[in-house]
Amino acid sequence: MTTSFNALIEHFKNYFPLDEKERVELSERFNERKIKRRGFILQQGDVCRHFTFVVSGCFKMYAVDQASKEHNLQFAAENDWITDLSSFYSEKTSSVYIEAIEPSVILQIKHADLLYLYTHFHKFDRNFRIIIEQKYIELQNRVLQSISSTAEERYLSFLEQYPNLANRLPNTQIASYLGITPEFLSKIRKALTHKA
Amino acid sequence: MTTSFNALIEHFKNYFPLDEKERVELSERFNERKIKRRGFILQQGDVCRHFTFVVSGCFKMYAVDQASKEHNLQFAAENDWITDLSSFYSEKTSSVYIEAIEPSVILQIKHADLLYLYTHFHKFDRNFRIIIEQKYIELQNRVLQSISSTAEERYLSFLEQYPNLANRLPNTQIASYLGITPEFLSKIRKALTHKA
DNA sequence: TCCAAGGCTTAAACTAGTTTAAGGGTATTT
DNA sequence: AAATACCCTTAAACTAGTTTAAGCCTTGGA
Repeated sequence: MTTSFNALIEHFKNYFPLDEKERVELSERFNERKIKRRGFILQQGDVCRHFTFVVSGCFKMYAVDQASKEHNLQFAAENDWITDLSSFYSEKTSSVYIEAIEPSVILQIKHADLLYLYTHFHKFDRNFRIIIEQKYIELQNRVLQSISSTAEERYLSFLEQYPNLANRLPNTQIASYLGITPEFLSKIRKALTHKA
Repeated sequence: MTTSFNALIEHFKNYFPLDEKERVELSERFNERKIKRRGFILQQGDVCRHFTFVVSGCFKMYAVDQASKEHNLQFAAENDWITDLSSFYSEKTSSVYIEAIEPSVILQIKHADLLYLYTHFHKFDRNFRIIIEQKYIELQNRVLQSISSTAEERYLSFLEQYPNLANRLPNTQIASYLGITPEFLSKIRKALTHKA
């Protein structure tokens, strides 16, 4: 049992912790991979074959528009999950990229293996239900912000919610996540230092 | 067994259909209610006690900001689910309202009863996992649009995705959902008729 | 039946956020 | 060690979206 698997097993202690049998089944079905900075675990046009747990490092998921601009949908750092759910379950081609921002270590499970865990162990269905529910709540807060707050308010609440990420990410990536240009983020930051 | 329950049981046929025992347990734990136009099933400051299935009619979920403006987070019409997940599971007070836009019929289950179904029947954990996953995918598409598309593009894709709702809702409600003012939506609509 | 409350539009003045362009700084790569 | 790519900022001109105000038309309640 590697330290990577320990991180995953610890992670499940936040939900319904796994028993011995479940831990064994889990470790037989998740595979460890190391990903370089700028390495992709999913590219637009490919089917998303894996559900990914981030052990260390950091990823971004983004879509590219007609004008070749990247738009960051989400980040995932240590102890977070990342996958294109839509492509993963439908097995249709994905419209997004998932790329490492830092050298990273991940644990991945294939579609068929996850279905095996769901079918044979009630607890995996339950734990993943709860994981997705929490991500749904985060996403809903983000939608609320995007329809009701200014860019400055959104930036401040990003800093508050992800202080850890804010240090590690270049501002261009944060701007893309907030839905504004890097130039405008620069203006906002300047205005904030003058306020403080 | 009322026609309302039939609608719910039919709904589950889209996922893993229920067997006889599960149908009985379900019908013992969901309660039917009729809600008038402008009736609330959740108000800001209350704890969201129910998970709600809409049999007929239509609801909006919205937050109210400091300036007393309403911002629509989502709509739910026939055969859709609506609840403030965050408040429902945490049992903390909610920051949103859920209000009927039309006279409606709903089926509701309490927190403890849903936990009972989750615990005793693997299939409910699974079905609700899938339901939430689908809603997560929808929400993610909405986030992508909000960070990458103009208001006109968002309006057009709302019309495409919810042609049914677009007819039933006043434009003020759609504007609030899109995160723009009714005046600007009016401009967009005018520009579109001139294009067509 | 009347009237109050929404709902839709128009228009003028305004503000938030983008675009284009340029310059300087700091990491990665070679 | 040099070269290149990326990152951050500034500024001027522009465009998308808001605000305020007014007018008209429907709808539902008393």
